[in-house]
Amino acid sequence: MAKTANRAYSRYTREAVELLAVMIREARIERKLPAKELAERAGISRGLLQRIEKGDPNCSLGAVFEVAYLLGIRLFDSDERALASTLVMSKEKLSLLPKMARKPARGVDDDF
Amino acid sequence: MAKTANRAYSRYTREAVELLAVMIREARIERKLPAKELAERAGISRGLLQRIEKGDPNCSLGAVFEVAYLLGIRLFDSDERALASTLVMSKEKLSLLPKMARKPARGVDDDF
DNA sequence: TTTAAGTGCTCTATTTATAGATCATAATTT
DNA sequence: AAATTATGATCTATAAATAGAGCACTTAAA
Repeated sequence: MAKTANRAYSRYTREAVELLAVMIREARIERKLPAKELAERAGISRGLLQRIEKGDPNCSLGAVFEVAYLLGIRLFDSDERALASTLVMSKEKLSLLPKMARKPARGVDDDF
Repeated sequence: MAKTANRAYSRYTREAVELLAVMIREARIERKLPAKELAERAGISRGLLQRIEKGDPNCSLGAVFEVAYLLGIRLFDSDERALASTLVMSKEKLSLLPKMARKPARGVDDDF
């Protein structure tokens, strides 16, 4: 009852994942950092780093983000302070929204 | 011999993952899209979507990116055409770099 | 206020990701 | 050209992720 199997990703997703992979490999090579060493710093195996740099979408988000971070790649705010406050603001905004997503019966505002 | 275990993420990574999670939940609620429906569209289970919106770093990169994409969240270029060309350029740049990361013997250019 | 839908949790079976080791090959340095 | 390091690939055991279902509770619509 698991059948995770072959997922169908959108083209955007596929390219975004691959771009991130290429950016990572680029940054690593530019910094002359051997895969083995980067993997150790990130707390992952060399094999996993290899998959990440290959653009495997089945790698864990945390591992990929951590590797990117160690190489100086910032997906959101470039400094931690800014990211922290952005996060706080987003949480506040979220708290103001309704807690459930319910479609108003039928008729209007539906995304066909 | 797997012992994947508890990884230690940097603060930046933790916050980046959580921010993405909040952005996703925000976008979903704003669009009045029930979790069940979004999960179906993304080809994942409702349980996984729940973990994604909770900021679990152990979710697969592809699943998270796909959900974000479906909600209109673009981590890189906003339109697919731009992303595609960015990807091509990045690949070209990568092809010009040395293929291995080797540290020049000893002495200079080391990132301590 | 009633009612139905959405959500959050938990549990289990199963698939899949990951670590770790090894080996052959390729790419740099010297 | 020789030496050495980095990489890519493969294999195995194990841990972890995921699907799917069920259930109580909450929320918002009517």
